[in-house]
Amino acid sequence: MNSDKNRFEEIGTPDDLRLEKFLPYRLSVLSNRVSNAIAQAYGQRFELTIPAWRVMAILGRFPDLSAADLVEQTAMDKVAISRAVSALFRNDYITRSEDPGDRRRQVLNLSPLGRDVYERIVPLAQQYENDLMASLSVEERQQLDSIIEKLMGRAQTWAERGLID
Amino acid sequence: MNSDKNRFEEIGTPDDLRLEKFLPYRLSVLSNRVSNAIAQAYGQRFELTIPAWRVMAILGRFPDLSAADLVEQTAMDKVAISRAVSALFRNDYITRSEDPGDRRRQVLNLSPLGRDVYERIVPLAQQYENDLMASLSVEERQQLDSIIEKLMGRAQTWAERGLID
DNA sequence: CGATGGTGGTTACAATTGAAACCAATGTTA
DNA sequence: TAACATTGGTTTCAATTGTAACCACCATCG
Repeated sequence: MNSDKNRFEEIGTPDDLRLEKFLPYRLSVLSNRVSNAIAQAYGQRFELTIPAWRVMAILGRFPDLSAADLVEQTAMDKVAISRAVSALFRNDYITRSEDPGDRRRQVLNLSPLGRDVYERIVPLAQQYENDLMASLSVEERQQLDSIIEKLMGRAQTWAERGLID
Repeated sequence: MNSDKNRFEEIGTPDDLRLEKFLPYRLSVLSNRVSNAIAQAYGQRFELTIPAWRVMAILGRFPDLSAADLVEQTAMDKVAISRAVSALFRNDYITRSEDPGDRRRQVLNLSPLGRDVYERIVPLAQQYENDLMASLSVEERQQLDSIIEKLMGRAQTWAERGLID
């Protein structure tokens, strides 16, 4: 984009921090790029936000869940789920029915319309993922899988046991 | 946490989408966990948001940049930079001086206080990164590096050339 | 010059998000 | 069964973020 690479003069000490090499930063940029592209695809075609789509993705596989179950499955928080569920309900993508055993709880399911949309989104989602994965070799895909698990585990313990120091 | 793994009954067709295996989802969860932990660490100690910290990280290495230069270096947008810069200026972490050659432009630098904070944050940031990286082998770190580059490239083209289809 | 278009940066406003308070129903204890 | 704590879910309010409009300055071209 710009051939004048030395416009910026670097100073700084040996143990300086190179943002462009800093893993948390890179993860954030990558994740945002990917999510934004996909959010746009879903949003354009089906009036769906990412949280709403996640809820549908879970309900498509696991019927009869409550909002609390969704929280457990998605790593999203209560409020986000509640809002996504309301929006989906407004669009007639899901049904809410009362749990006779516990009148606080509502049992959620895809409606026929919702299932229809679900079945059209799944291939779209897979297409995006395939397109991403196509830039990696088979070994790299496995590597990535296991690396993500490890990093996730480490970051998880940060959240649980408080931060370093 | 919960030994009753079969509370949820999976239905679904062969080519169903498993959210927990879906790369965009996993990236997003991972990135959020990492960022949140770090944001909290910075925020607690130095009243710094992530965007503000990014600006400092760049200015620490490259003095005399303008806001536009920061946009170029950080992949953040104009407005985010503008806000981060204002906040940093309010806290006396950076200085703004007028560019005599172009009176729209302001030349930014860390103040002595800012540099002081910068020098205390860099090790903290590195500590987080090291802690993450410690869960990976040396080969895995290289693999991750190159995988991220590839994925980034792919996602980049989505943004540039419009979406798939 | 004077008009026109581009650039650096900020402001305004709407949409999204998060934290905490909240309500209703259930469970628990005495 | 009265009191209290817990759980499912929603609402409220403030903080964060994104988009577009905007102002001031600079550059170009007639």
